[in-house]
Amino acid sequence: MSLTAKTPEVPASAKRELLLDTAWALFCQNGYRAVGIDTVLAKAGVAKMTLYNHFASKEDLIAAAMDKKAAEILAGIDQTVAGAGRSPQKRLLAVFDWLEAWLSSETFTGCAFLKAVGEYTAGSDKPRLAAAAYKQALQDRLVTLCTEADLKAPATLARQLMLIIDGATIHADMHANSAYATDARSMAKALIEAAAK
Amino acid sequence: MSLTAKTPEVPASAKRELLLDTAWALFCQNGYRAVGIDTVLAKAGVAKMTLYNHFASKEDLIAAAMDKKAAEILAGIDQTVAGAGRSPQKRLLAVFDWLEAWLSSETFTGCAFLKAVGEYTAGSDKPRLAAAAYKQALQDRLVTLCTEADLKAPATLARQLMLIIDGATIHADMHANSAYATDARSMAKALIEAAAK
DNA sequence: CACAAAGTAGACAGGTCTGTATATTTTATT
DNA sequence: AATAAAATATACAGACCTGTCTACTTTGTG
Repeated sequence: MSLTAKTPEVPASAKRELLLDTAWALFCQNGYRAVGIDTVLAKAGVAKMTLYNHFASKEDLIAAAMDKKAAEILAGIDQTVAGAGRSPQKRLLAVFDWLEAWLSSETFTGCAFLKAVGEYTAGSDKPRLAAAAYKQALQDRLVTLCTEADLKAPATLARQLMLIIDGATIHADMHANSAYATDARSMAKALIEAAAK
Repeated sequence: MSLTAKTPEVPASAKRELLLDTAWALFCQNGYRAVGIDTVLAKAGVAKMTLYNHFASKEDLIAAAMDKKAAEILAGIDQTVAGAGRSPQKRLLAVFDWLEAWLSSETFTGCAFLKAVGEYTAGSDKPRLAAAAYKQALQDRLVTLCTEADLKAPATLARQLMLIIDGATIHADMHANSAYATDARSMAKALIEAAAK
């Protein structure tokens, strides 16, 4: 899967990466359909033909930006987990430290993956597929962490933790309040302790 | 608040209600910006001027549809709770029965309130305000139910249950799988039991 | 330097969107 | 039947959108 590929199929290009990052920031803030191609180009300072030389369509740009950020975010999570010491439970809870840091950050404007689910509904739309792939990759990591922590029903628990993470994310966005991360963390802690064998 | 008003400020009109219901269904399925006014009009079989005689703008139509559905949904939840017997814990869990029924229904296409949060980001946009008001009204009901069940920290628990509900809703939509309602219910049960005094 | 690749500028086609204006017809009430 | 209210049909303005085309310029590399 492209999420874990070490060597990207598409060669890196400065302008290409700039477009992906700029597009991500704008879509993240305002949603996908609300932001036009021209807005992205203006902010990036890139010509329109450069965009269409790198991407076949706006949807392709969106999906590519999502894939790139997914890889970056997952790497960040892995790093947070790796820096959380050796206790399996602490490593699992470190995901919620990462969540709290994100929801509290000044630049937080909601989860662009969740927004993609709301805006693209066909099921075969590339942004929706990219969103589902990212969330699945995160869930897979949680399954691994739950298993390593020797918890009961790791697959079920991982799904439940995903519900908590995304619920907190969308509520933090909706009410412009990062305190939901605390609720999420305490809930996760309770569930994890209850699942200890 | 208009959510609880018995007598609406705006007189009911058959065409007006038809527009609200049609708009809701289309927005719910496809998102707000993806559906044009003309699509709503065609499906409802109503002239454009009729719409603009009843609503000042598309955003006003959206917000009005959200307010109407919010009232209907909350009434449905109240009814489900009322039919759940006298045990306070069972009444609280009845909310998750309602959730499961919704997520499993053939017509489920995600939560239009959550979609509004993704598509309207200004904070002052009417659809976003309508979404926050609905979610808050639901949360208030959970606080009441938690209090009646004599649970610890009812306000915190209510927020946590909201995270679970919306997390399950968005995951059921994203992965086209209603099984997340089961995860939500078992999680809620565990939390409620842990919060019993 | 020479040459190929990458990027730029600007116009443009064809479509979509919201919202308005106008004149006519239907519906309801008295 | 008369009158007022509601709804309709249709055209249209003005803006925005994605994607294409063409000709020109910059950049990097052998």
